[in-house]
Amino acid sequence: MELDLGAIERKWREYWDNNRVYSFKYSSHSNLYSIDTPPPTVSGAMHMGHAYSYPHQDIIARYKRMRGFDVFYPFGLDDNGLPTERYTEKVNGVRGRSMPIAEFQKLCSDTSLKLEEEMLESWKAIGLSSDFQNYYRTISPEVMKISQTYFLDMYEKNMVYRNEGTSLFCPVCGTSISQIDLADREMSGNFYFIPFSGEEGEHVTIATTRPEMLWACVALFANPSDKRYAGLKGKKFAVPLSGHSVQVILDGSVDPDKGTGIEMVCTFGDQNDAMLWKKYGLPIRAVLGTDGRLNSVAGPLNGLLPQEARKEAERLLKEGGIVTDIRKTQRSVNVHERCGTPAEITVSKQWFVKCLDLKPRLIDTGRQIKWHPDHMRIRYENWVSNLRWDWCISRQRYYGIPFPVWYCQECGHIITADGSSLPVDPRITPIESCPKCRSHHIVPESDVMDTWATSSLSPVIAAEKHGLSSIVPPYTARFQAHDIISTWAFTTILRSIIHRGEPPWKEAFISGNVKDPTGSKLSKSKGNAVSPMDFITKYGADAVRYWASGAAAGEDISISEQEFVRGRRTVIKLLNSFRLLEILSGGSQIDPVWKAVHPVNMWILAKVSGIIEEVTAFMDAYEFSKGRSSIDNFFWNIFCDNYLEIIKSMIRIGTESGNARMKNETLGTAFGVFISLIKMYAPFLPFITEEIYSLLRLNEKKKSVHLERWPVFSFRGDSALMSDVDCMIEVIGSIRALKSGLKISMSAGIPAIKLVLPDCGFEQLSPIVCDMLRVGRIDIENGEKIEASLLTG
RNA sequence: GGGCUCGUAGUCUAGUGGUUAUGAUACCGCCCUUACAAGGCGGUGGUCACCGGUUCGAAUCCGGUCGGGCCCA
Repeated sequence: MELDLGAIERKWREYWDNNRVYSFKYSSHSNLYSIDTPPPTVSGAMHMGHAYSYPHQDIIARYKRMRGFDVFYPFGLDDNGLPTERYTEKVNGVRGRSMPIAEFQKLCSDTSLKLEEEMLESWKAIGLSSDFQNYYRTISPEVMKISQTYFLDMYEKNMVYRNEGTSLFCPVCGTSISQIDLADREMSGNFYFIPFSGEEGEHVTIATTRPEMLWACVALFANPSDKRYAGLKGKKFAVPLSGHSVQVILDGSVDPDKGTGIEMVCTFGDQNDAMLWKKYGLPIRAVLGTDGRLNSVAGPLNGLLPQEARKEAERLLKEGGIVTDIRKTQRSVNVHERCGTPAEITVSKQWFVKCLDLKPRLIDTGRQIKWHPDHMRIRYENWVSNLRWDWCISRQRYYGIPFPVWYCQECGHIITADGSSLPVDPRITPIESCPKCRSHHIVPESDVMDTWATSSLSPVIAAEKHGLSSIVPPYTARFQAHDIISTWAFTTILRSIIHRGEPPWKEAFISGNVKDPTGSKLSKSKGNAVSPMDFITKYGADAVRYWASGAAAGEDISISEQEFVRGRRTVIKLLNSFRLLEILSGGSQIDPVWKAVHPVNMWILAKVSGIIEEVTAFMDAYEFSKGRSSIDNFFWNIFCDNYLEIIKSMIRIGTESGNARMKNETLGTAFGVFISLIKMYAPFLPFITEEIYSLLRLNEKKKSVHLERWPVFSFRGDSALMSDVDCMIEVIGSIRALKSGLKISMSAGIPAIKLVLPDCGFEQLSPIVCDMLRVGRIDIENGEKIEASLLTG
């Protein structure tokens, strides 16, 4: 039998699209379940992390939809900013800074549009029930308008400011960056021991990893309690190679045990330098230019990149016999997350969003959100507590959302765009004159905004796109992975506090990471990255979702083929169990029966009722992995292995004995239970359940199983009868074990069996078991433990 | 170095104080039972990371150690 799962999935994908099965309809606020979804960055194809976390949100979305909620489940693509630029540069082998801006912007747009088509297909292939008809793009004019509007809102609220000060800078990307763009990387380097000579003949030796910063040295620092150096306070020392003179300052923050206990502070070697520089109002000796290279202040290092400059400084130190020791060292360095280049600190004019002042509110707002799991909130709080900079949002790049701002050259006034004129690109649209001093010397802001400055607005962007801005935010829930707590979750909460003064969502569901089979993080550089599309092709999207639904909120998951295998088997078995029901019913329409007389039917109804209640409780608590596992257990072990096997005999007996009532009740019960199963599996396995639903003969049918109502059914059953059937199941097990032990087929006949049985009402069910397992006669003996044996003689 | 988190058969996993530790996968044996061999039945396989404590009783609670992962210095 040929089974083309790929074709089935494609068919329903198109059907859902064409029939707008998931288009959002709003009825009332109390009925709304809204999801703030992550717009994937347009800088590569779908990866395993996506294939893991997106099904999580979709499973809940589908479940809530079946529970009768109006589920607002938007989709967007984050296609502006540096990630898109770098992708464009990589794909086309170009450098943005060496092209005319307009040409590069066009190339970015063309390149990302092409990738976006592919991305949309992938996200649909995994079976997302987002409203794709209305997806947004963060580079689009409508989003640009929103982003600029909210920038102006921050400006009016005095929550964003332009300031000349220290900021993080990436020499390779040639732009300022922010703390959220940093990643840590272990790097090996050298510790250089360099002696400084004092004016009065003293000598001290500092240890540094950055000898190229000697020219930027503005002071020497030691701890006031350090007897070696305390007496040197205020003394002047000459900086080797550079020759300029610096003073010794004492500060309690210096660790006497680090290096030689006395350190040089440069503008700027690291964040500590920046802190001490600010604290003591030290002069600035900027050695790094905006082109990412060292400048003339660095003398012989002029024109070199920081890495090259370090080598050259080392050569000069050795050549001059200055350096006294060089030791290998391993240290963690802040690098720019997008390109891996060590971040530098420079002084320049940038736009900053206030967040340091908001720390208490950020933490408090985080606590108003229910996090799944709760410990992810602690990560968020750690991040907020460790913030050291306001959020720099200006980027000296090209393909991003421009600031709606001009500057008057005469009076320094910052001219902001009128809200009605947005979106605006000040680089293209000029301003006639300064509204303050009437000067015509106006220059536009040429920087663009950080991409997070826009994606942090995803709740308002999605709402406006669907005309819902009066209804959401706040959203019911945010779904995202834990690696972007410090970026997307943080910036979204920050913006929500600034613009709305409330949390952006009531709940946050945080997915874990995907690891390779050995437990390592997946990454392109490790070469262990695999494409989810390969698994979708091989096992089907339902199977990939099955794998993804196997772990709870916050838990990491390994890629394990066995879970895909199990998922696909479940898909196939669902289809086959439907086929059996078709055969048993002779292809005629069967109306579900929810009230049974026969003990076996009552039993399965009671079982399914219990499972429905259990699964519903799990789903309501976002514990879909436990919910799925309950459904699995019921479907495989109770429904297929036992109930379906039993009813084959019941229907045969019903037919032969002319007991149409029992036969119809049995078929009706089986269909009712099966339909409940299909509905419960629908959020997990949307494709195969839709396929089966479409084949079911029902009186009333929606256009999709995903628009059906989640099963609600409560039935306990008569406890004596229930235990009789439980007993029957055990008897079946023991007879199967007996046959297995005798190495004979389950269909091979056995004339007579002796059955040891505790007191239970098994006898009325015994004809079914005899028919089912081809046993001629069962002789029952009373005993404690159920046991079947061959009756000889 | 700090924070968070995890450690249960070869692999993945359930199990937050109480019989003999759940299930899957892999493996072995039997069975082509007329929905499904992509199946069914049966079976092998675990000092619950380690040490100590609390308790009548610990995989579970507490403390420590070791190891993995993530985040941040």
